[in-house]
Amino acid sequence: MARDPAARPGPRQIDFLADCRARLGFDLLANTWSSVTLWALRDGPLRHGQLKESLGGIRTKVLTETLRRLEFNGLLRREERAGPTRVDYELTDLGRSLLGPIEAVGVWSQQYGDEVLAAQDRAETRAAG
Amino acid sequence: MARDPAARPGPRQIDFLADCRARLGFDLLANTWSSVTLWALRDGPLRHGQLKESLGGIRTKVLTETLRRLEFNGLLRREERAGPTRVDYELTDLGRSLLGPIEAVGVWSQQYGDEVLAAQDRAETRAAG
DNA sequence: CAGAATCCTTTACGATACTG
DNA sequence: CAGTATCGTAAAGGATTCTG
Repeated sequence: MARDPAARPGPRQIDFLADCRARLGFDLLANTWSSVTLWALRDGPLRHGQLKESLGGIRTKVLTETLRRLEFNGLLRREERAGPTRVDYELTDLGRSLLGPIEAVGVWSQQYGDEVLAAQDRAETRAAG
Repeated sequence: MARDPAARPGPRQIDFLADCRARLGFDLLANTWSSVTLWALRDGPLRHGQLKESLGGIRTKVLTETLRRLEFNGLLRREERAGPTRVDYELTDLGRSLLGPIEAVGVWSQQYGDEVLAAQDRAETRAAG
């Protein structure tokens, strides 16, 4: 989504529904690995292999796709350093500016994650019982 | 993702990579309509038709799926009110607690959305030219 | 090491038609 | 009004193999 050039111009506060621009960030993060990948790079550049290790179960192909997409959107930079087969990925300023919102979701998850799981259990019990 | 019962127990600060629980929120929001749907309900209950109108191009089926998923995860509540074929959807406390992080992403989008679009243009120009 | 290539499965999303 | 049913497409993700 997030396409509507003729969106209403006057946002009083934040109106996601009148200003599709406000949905752009969600589109950027609306897949399994984007947020975590950005987060993994918060302390500095990492290489493909290091990222793969940090991110757990991610597959080579999926990691490459994720990195390409994040690069396309200006959130990180791919840099071939000296030495053979040595490639670093690092956040751009734009990517770094997203760490705050990402952290907000992460903090929420840690605070309320148990409640979500409990709700899921309740829903499943209700459906099964 | 976000499944790993044997995750390391000692999170110093916020370590998404050592604590998969912290990724739960991203999983909840990792689709096109979840965030916007929750946001649309911030001012109070809405009915199916009202939501559909608010959310723009969403299809009946997709809206129903989105609502079911959000309900399953305890973020909103489906309530059949008095009167025939009258159903309200309203945020739970848990769902309401997610409005903050959602807003953080929305604010970021409004601040930096243009930069993302510019980066996309640059990437496309570089690829085409 | 950093990936590209290939194949497969699942899921999301969209479009249309129909119903209690 | 609030869906359900069905069909189709596309994208995401996973698994495996191969390469400069």
